[in-house]
Amino acid sequence: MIQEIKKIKKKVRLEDVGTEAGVSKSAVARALGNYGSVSEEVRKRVLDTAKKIGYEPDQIARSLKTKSTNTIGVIISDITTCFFTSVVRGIADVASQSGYDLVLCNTDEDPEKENKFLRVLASRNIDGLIISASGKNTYLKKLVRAGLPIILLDRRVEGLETTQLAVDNEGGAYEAVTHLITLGHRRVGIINGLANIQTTVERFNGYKKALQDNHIRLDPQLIKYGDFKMAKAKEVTKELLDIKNPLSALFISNEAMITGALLALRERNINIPEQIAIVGFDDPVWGPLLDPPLTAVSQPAYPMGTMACQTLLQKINEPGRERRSFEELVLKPKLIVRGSCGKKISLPEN
Amino acid sequence: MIQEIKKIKKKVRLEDVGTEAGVSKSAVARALGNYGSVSEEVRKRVLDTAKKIGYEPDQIARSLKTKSTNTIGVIISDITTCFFTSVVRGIADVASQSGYDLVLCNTDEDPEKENKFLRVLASRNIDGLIISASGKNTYLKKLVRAGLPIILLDRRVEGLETTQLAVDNEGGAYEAVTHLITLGHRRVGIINGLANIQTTVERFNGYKKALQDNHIRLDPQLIKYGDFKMAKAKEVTKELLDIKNPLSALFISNEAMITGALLALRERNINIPEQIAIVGFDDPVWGPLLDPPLTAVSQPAYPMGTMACQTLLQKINEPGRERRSFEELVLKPKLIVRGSCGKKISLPEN
DNA sequence: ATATACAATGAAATCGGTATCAAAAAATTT
DNA sequence: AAATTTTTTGATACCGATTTCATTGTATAT
Repeated sequence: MIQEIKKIKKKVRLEDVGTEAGVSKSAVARALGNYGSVSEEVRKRVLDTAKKIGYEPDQIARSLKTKSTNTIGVIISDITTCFFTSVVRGIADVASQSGYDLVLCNTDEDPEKENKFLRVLASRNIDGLIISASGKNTYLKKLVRAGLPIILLDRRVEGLETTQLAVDNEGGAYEAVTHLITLGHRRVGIINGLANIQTTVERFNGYKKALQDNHIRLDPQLIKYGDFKMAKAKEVTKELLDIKNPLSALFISNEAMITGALLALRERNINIPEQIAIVGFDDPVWGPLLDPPLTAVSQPAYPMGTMACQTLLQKINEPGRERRSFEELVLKPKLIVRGSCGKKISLPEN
Repeated sequence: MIQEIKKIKKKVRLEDVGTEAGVSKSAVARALGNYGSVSEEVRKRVLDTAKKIGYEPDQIARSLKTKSTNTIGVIISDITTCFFTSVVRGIADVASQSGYDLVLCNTDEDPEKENKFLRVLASRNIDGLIISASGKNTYLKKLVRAGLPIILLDRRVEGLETTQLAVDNEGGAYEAVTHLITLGHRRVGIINGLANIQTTVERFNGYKKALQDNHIRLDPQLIKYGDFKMAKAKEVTKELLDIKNPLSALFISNEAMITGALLALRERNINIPEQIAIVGFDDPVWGPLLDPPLTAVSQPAYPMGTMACQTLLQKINEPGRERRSFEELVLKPKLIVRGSCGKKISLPEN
C-alpha cells in the first residue's frame, strides 16, 4: 500500500553524463576511462559534468563486459580463529591497496560448505581465490584447470598445480617438541587438530619425528585429537591427565585448543611448569600475560596474508602467469621460549 | 610469447544449454528459473543438459538485469579486534544461510578509507550494508536517503534514519565502575578508546556517571586515551602509574587495550588485585586463564552479528520496509565478576 | 592544392543473463 | 468443426558499461 518512496534517486548512468555534457556516451567512456582519444575540451567538460551530477560507474555492468570483477574470494575455516583473523587482515590490506575487494567465506572445515562457496564464488567471476582448503576437492581442481588464479593457503593439497603458501608446520612442531625433550621431558602429550586436515598431519609428524630422533617410543595414550576448538581440547586434556602413567609435558596444536587445555589444567589445579610443561603452536597475544608466560611457536600470520595476496595479484595481472605458477612458498615459524616449559628437569621419572 | 593456454574451458552460457537441448534460451531460462511455463518434457531435457555440460549461471549478468547482487557489505574498523571478529562471524553465518555473500572492509577508523569503501560498495550494487561507522559521513547519509538498507552496528550515528544496533555501552561501563566503587575504590582510572568514536564517548559517560552518582570528583589525571590498540594502551598505562597520587583501580575500554595495560602492569611488577584492581570492557576468552582471572564486561558480539544480519535481510526483503526502518536495538552487556578486582578494600587511602 | 595521416567522434555490437511480448501449438468449450 | 482459452515457445529489448568500427574533421606531407 504505502509503496511510494522506493528509490528516491535514480542512478546516474554513463549516458546521462553524455546527454548532460552534449556528447555521446562513447566520448564519455573515453574521457573517463582514459583511453582512445578525446579532445582536451570534451574531456574537461565530461569530467566536470560527471562530478557535477555525481556519476559513479556501475561495477556490475563493467564487469559483465570486461570479465574482471576486482574481487578476490577468501575461503577459510573460521575467521574466529586468531591465525586466520590476522591472515585475512593481511590479505585485506594488500587487496584494498590494489583496488580489490574481498568476499569472505567460512567453511568450518565442512567440505560441503567449501564446495558451495567455491561454486558461488566462481559464478561471481572472482578474479582470484585464496583458500585454506579442507582437503581434496574436485571442484577446486576444476577451477585450477579452468585457469582461475588460486593460492593455496596454509594447507597443501596434493595434486593441485597451484601456488602454495604455508608455514613449515613439521619444522615448527619439531622444534617445539625437541625443546621439551631437551629440557628432560620424556612423556610429552600432544593435542592434535582435526585428523584429516593437512596442518594437523604435518604438526603431528613434527612431533613424531622429534620423539623418534631422540629415541623415545610413541605412546598412543599421549596422543589426542581435538577439533581446533576450545571446548573439545579442554575435554581431551582432562582425559590426558587421567592416564595412569602421567605425562610431564604437552604440545598443543593451535591457539583455541591452548586455551581449552589451560582451562582444564586450571580446573584441576595443576601447576605450570612444575607439574606440566606447555608449548603451543600459535603464539597468542595474551601468552606473555600468563604466569608463567607461554612458550609457543609463532606463525607469521599477517605476513602470510599479505604475501598470499601479493602473489595472487601477481598471478592475476601477469600475462604469462603459467610459467612459474606451480611454486611452493614456505615460511618458517619461530619458537619463542618463555616460561611455560620451565627449566631442565632433573630426572625423567621412570 | 608463451601465450597459448589462456582459458582452457570457455564459459557455458544459458544459450549453449539451449542449443544443446534444442530449445531457445528463453525456454532454458524458464526451465531453470522456475517461472513462466515450460512443458514437462522440455524442463527435464533442459535440466539434464544443463547439468551435463556444467552450466553455472553468471551472477554478474544476472545482477545487471535484476539489480540485486545477493551481496552485503560489511564495514568495520578492524577484523583483528576480537569483538568484530565475532560480530563478522555472526553476520557471515546468517548471510550465508540466506545465500548472501559478504564483502569485508577494514577502515582502521579512517574516515577517508570509510568513504572510499562506501563508494566502492555502492558501485558494486550491494543489497545492504552493515557498518560500524567512524562518525558522521555525508556519503553514508546519501546512501541511506537513496534507500540502501543499512544497519548501523555498534555505534550510533546521529541524524541517520536507519536501524541501529548497539550495546548499552554506558550501562556496561557504569556497572563495571560501580563495581569498583562498591569494593571501596575511589581513585579509578580509565583508558578510553579513540576520542571521537561513539563507543568511547558512551563508555566514558558510564564511567563519569558512576563516579558522579557516588560523589567522587572526576580527576583528569586518571583519564587517558588510547586508540583501541595494545601498544598505545601499554604506554598510557605507564603514564597512569606514574602520577603522584596513585590510582587503585583501572577500567579499560576494550580487549586489545586490556592486553596492553596488563603488559604494562606486569613489566612494572604490579600485583592484581592487591595493588590495582582491573575491569575490562570486553570479556576475552583468555580472561579466565589469568591469575587472578579477569573481571570484565561481556558483550554479546556473535549475537549482535546474527541479529544485525537478520534485521538487514528483513529490510532487504520486506517490501514495505520504510515502516519501521528507524528503530534502535540495544543489547545489554553483562558484568562478569571474577578475581581481578579483589575483595572489598578496607580503607580508601584518601 | 591535393594526398595522406591522424585525432575526434557517434553508432552499434557486445557481455550473459531476465523479462516482455506476440506467435504458435495444444487443450478446452461451444 | 469452429471458436475460444490456455499453454508453450522463440524473438527481442534491456540492464550499463566497454569496445570496435566507420565517419568526419583537422593537421601534416607532398
